[in-house]
Amino acid sequence: MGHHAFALSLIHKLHFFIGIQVDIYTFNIAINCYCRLNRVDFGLSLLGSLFKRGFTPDAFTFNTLLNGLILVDKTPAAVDLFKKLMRMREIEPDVVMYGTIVNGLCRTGNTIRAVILLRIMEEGSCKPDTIVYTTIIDSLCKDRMVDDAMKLFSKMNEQGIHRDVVIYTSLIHGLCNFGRWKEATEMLKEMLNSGIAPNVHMYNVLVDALIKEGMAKEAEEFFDVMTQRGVDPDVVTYNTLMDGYCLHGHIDEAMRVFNNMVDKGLHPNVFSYTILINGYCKKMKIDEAMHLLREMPRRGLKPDTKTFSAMLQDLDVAIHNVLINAFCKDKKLDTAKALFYNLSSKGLHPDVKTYTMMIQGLLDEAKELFVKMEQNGCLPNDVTYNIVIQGFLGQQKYHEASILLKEMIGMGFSANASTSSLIVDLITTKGLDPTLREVIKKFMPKDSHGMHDIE
DNA sequence: GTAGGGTTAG
Repeated sequence: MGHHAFALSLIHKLHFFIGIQVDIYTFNIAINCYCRLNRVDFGLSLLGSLFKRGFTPDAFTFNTLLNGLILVDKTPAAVDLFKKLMRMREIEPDVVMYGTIVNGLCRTGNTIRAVILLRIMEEGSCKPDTIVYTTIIDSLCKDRMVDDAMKLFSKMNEQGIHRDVVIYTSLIHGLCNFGRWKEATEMLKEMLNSGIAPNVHMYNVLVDALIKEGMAKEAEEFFDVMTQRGVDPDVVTYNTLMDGYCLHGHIDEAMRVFNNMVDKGLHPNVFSYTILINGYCKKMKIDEAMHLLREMPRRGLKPDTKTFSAMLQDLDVAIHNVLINAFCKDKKLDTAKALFYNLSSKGLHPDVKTYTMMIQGLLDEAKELFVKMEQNGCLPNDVTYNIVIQGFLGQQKYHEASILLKEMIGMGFSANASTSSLIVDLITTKGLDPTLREVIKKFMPKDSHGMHDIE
């Protein structure tokens, strides 16, 4: 017996044998079950059945079906059905129906159309609520239009529409994704001040932002903060932390977090394994990756296509990195460059190691060129010096940078604004690294007040 | 008693 027939026979039995009143609620719940299982097709058959039984579908029925269509990427069909319902005027579209369509449009890359629908709502009698605004604000952030999202957010406030933890999560996530930490922090403060408590979703966004930014210690601290405030870290929290560690090449730390999670009695999911397998593949540790892959079925998990394609991709990039590194060291930069472009022609993404090696290689080439220009009687000017110094600073080659700084100052040139701000950045982020101290001494005027703090 | 929004792999 198919699912559909089973549902119908169940409804039949409920009605005749158990004596439960079968009504439109029963059908709506059954339709929703199908839709959540990505089987809107069965849901639509039930719509036919309920008609035959003399029931009239209501707003719940249609909203559930519209959402079911969107869940299986049939948003155009959902929009058609929505338009048909509007034309028939049997069912007055409510805020949930608008919200569902807005979500469908956003999920299919039509945020602009969703915004148009929002305008229609604002002018009509069915006013948008927090959920409609959240859907659009989240989508704007994901489409890199964070400023528009912020504008919409303040407009909501003017209209007195209440804000909840979900809308703050969307905005803070968007702000963090674009490095707008200050605004994100302000948002968080604003939320806490208005008495809204962060939940596990919000904490996960914050942990993600911190660990990706290299602030592992602070991210870990959130585990304690969460627990103290009665919000238990979940699998996503652990996965987020693991992913962050892998991103920075700290696979051992990621494994430690994984073991902590298991000790806490939480069940790792396919994400957990894919993150770790990726981490090992990026380091070309195939044995460890395979070991984890074989462990999955024992936990009742099935690797999906993403697990495998990520593995292949990581290994491919790792192999390219090994070759690029070798050719850079041999000063075969043309070959290294060819390999670098080969990555993108294969649809692969160079990682931070690839870029660092290429920049390093090009910088070495630049250094040679720098020496060569002087030998050929063409003296570098302030622009040349500044660019090369910035390159060395970026490569954390503070010794070379300080030599050139001294040379440049001796020639009567000075550090330009971007070199200065780079040095200031380094001081604020790195503190007073002993090798960096050397640069600062060259950079700072002898009688500067700041020197007292440094010495 | 039933419907719509936010988090982690690529």
